[in-house]
Amino acid sequence: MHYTRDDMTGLLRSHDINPTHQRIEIAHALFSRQEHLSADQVMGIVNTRHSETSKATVYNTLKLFLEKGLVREVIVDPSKVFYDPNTGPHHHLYEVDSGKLSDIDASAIQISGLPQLPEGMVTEGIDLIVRVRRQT
Amino acid sequence: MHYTRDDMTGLLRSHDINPTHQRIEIAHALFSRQEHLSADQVMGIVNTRHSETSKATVYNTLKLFLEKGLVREVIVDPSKVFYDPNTGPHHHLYEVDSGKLSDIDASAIQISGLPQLPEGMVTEGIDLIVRVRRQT
DNA sequence: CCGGAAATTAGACAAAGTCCAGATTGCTCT
DNA sequence: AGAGCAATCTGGACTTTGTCTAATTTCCGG
Repeated sequence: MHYTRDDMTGLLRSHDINPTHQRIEIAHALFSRQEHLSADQVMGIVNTRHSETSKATVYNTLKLFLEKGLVREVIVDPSKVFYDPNTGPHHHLYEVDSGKLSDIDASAIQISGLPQLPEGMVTEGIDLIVRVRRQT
Repeated sequence: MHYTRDDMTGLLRSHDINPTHQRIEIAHALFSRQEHLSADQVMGIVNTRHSETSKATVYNTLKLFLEKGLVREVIVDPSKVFYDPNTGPHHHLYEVDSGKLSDIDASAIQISGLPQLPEGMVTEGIDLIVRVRRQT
């Protein structure tokens, strides 16, 4: 699939987000390559030629996307958060040495035996992370 | 179970760790309360009365414990790493709003359908995190 | 008691992320 | 077009977690 910046406008609107120039660029960075990016990487991509978007805006925008359900947060590395444009049900494979993060489709996976939740609690999400490393 | 500082000495020795004063204190902090603590919290506990252990030592020691398999690292919060004295097979329940982290025994849980690993890779661990929040 | 290895320390540093007050943008209404 | 207003964006200072280093202290075997 090939996403244009115009596609982003529609995508943002459909998620109730005012499509500003910066937001379109950030969304495009995430959705055009289907990768997991950190805030830093997003900033790097968006500001390749000349500086266009401030650090504060990148962080604010990613947080906004998260709230609006446009992206997902992936916490696997103690030092930085990754943002995932794939919001469908899936899990993650993390290569510890290289830091490479890839998706595992959830449809094949079954998790059973989860305990009852504490009173008045709702599940926000179930994260399954398979940590692998190159064999020594 | 009630852990004394002397118990810690044996525990450290059995994990091939030279039991120094600071290491005993840090191990005691983790094992006497069976909780998930961040490096910061460990430092707070160890240095309650008068400052006894430096920041560098706390971080070095926790990393050492991790390498030696005495504790486990739990990455659920984007801003800090937790250390878990329970190294048996188990998963985690994370209460997003309060930051409270608790164990889920792994024996009841079944995960099936995991894909083949890439060539030459070995699993280092499988983390299952159930994120919950107080119902609104 | 001496010498060296292991461990600890204070404090400077680095990186990720937050915060804020001021500047810009883009409406809408006239 | 211009004024008014809310939403957005910005630079930069700041905070927090964690790392690094060079100097000191502790611990032991001989």
